[in-house]
Amino acid sequence: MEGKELKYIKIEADLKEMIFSGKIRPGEKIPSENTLAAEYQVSRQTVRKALNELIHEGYIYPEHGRGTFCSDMIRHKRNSKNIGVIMTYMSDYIFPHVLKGINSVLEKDDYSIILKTTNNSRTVEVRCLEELLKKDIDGFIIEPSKSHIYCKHASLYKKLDEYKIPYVFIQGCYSQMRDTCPHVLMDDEDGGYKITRYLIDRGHKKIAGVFKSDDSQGQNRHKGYVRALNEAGLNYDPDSVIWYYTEDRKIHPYTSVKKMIETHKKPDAIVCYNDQIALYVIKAITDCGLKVPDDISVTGYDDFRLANSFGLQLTTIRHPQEKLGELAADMLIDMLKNGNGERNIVIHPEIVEGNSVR
Amino acid sequence: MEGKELKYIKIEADLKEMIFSGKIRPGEKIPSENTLAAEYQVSRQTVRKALNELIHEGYIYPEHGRGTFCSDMIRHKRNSKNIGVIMTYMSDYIFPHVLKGINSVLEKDDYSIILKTTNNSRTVEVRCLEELLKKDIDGFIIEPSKSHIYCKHASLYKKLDEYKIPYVFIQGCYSQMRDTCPHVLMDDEDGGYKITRYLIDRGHKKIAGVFKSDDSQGQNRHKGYVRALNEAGLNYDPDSVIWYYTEDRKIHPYTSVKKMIETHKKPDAIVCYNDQIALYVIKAITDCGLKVPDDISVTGYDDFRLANSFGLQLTTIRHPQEKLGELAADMLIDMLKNGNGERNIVIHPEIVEGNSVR
DNA sequence: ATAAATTTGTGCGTATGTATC
DNA sequence: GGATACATACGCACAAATTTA
Repeated sequence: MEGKELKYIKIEADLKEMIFSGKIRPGEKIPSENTLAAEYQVSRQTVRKALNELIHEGYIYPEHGRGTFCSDMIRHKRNSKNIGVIMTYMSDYIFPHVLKGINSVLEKDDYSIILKTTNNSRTVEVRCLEELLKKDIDGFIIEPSKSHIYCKHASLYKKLDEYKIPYVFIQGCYSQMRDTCPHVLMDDEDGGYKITRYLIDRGHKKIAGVFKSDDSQGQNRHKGYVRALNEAGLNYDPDSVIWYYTEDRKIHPYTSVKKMIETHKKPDAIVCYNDQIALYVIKAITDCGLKVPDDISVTGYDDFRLANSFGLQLTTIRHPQEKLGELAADMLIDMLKNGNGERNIVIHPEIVEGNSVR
Repeated sequence: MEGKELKYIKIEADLKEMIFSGKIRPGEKIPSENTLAAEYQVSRQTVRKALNELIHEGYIYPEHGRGTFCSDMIRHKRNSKNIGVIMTYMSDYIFPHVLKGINSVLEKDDYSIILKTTNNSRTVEVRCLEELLKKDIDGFIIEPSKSHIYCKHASLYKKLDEYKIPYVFIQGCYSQMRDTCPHVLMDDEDGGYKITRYLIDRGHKKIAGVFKSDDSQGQNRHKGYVRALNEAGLNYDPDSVIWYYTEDRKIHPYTSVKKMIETHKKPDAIVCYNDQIALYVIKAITDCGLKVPDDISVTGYDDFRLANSFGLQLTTIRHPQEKLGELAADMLIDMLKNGNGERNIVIHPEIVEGNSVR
């Protein structure tokens, strides 16, 4: 029976219909309580009952003294207070610090992190996304895996766009999405350039490099390294660059540097992909009976400060670490509150001077 | 002013408290709207407003004509494939490795981690638990905060028992629950004993100690240290033990060790709470112009291997780290599959010999 | 089996407070 | 200051479901 329809249910359904059909658009003000009460010939309490349901379901939100507004995200599950965080690693190096930064911002707004790691594997990234899409999640922070390769699973990100679930890339970004997707990252090419330039300015001529080959950061830092050499008129010798993979990192750089030194191709300086690798390189140099920086200068990247306690302080590039995580989380929360939109932060690298350069 | 407190908020909070404290148990009927209205001297509408919030949050559910009842969450929240992990820290020291171990096991069964950290604060632990109890979570792995103090929020854990949500303690365990709650931890007293004994066996007489005062691990390692000294007939001098708190850890141990050395109370050896603190201690010794182990032996705990690259290798106690996380996750998955039951793992500490002991 | 009592659900009207414009 | 809009709170009436006498 039509006459049996409850009044507040009718109002609720009508408003829902208007929101879905687009008659009321995200951010737009819906009619005031009194207006609706007059329109429907009901009491204001009845209108409030209807609005209350919609508020709890996340379709609209009230602002004291201003009015009631249509939510940005047309989704049921808006107050899950869960944020999906997908990172490459969990326990290594700077990653826990980035995560800590993310968490410190999110927890202030009562968000919880659902954490996934990919071990820098594309396949795992896809699986993580698919798994998390089934869950009740308000937004994502994603550190892309193997970000130097074209992203073949862009359809999953399109799905996020469709659901209006905001996401932020951190550390790296698939090149094809760099223009459209919000991201927080460093200008790695500039970093590679600056640190190489720093060595050149201090009179180093034979500058070797150790770079990671399977992420965009490694590619970009190498690019900057080459640009600095070319600009200074120094010869770029591919043989004095050591490339390594994620899986190699504990052995390959160490043995390659040793070999490089032992075969009388001793460089003046070695630019390292990051501080972690710089430690292996320093160990290789030391094990060859040479000293840093007296015989060979070494630079790092990320300012991880592993070596602080032991006298030798790496000259490196500052990595904001926690701050980077905080920025990404701030950006995501802003998107959750104020809707999607073009946003990105590129952090310009600065050199941190230590005593590992002659 | 008391009068400023909103009435429905007060009612809501009171009911929530009763639910969490266990005064109202799952399935039980809460007082009727009219009863509450009379009790609180408010209108029935006001009571309804309060109940409505709790209904939306899932704590209670109304049944027409019968009453309003406390939810038993087990019915609503199941098979979410989410595991809540509450740890003290996120980015420091061995914690990321433990977390990695947990994740590696859970992800095989398609579980996701919802991560929370407490910074070793009891208040935060309570907040985390309350927040997570609202969510859709199948089980918990918890590293208790300030586990040396009696747990005053045991009611929350009882809540978990009632809902039949399994949980496993890791690293530490509140002493009052040690007999009943599944846990995975080390025998810290034995570890403290063994490492002190190791020093005694190598002829050290004046053995100082640096211990953390605000967790059960510190208390237990200290107990073992005292037992080893007593057993060997060595004098236990409280002045040669430095206690520090979580918040102190970066300054206090360093300055105290320096002071100890400078005031002619130089010990033969220093037993440290963990490897992290051992590094500060070594720095203090070095800064006093002394050498490790020639002048003073130093031992760590946890086998964090921070110092590996630099020649000095700490003599320490092996900490399974990733393995510990894996064991806890395995135990939890077993409980999810086969029901709760008495389970616990105590890991017996082994010494890892380095070159930091003379 | 029925009526009465209890309890939640829906709805109206009014008043006062407080934030925004 | 005044108008508008949401927030809290009270009182009342009746409907619908359930329990109890």
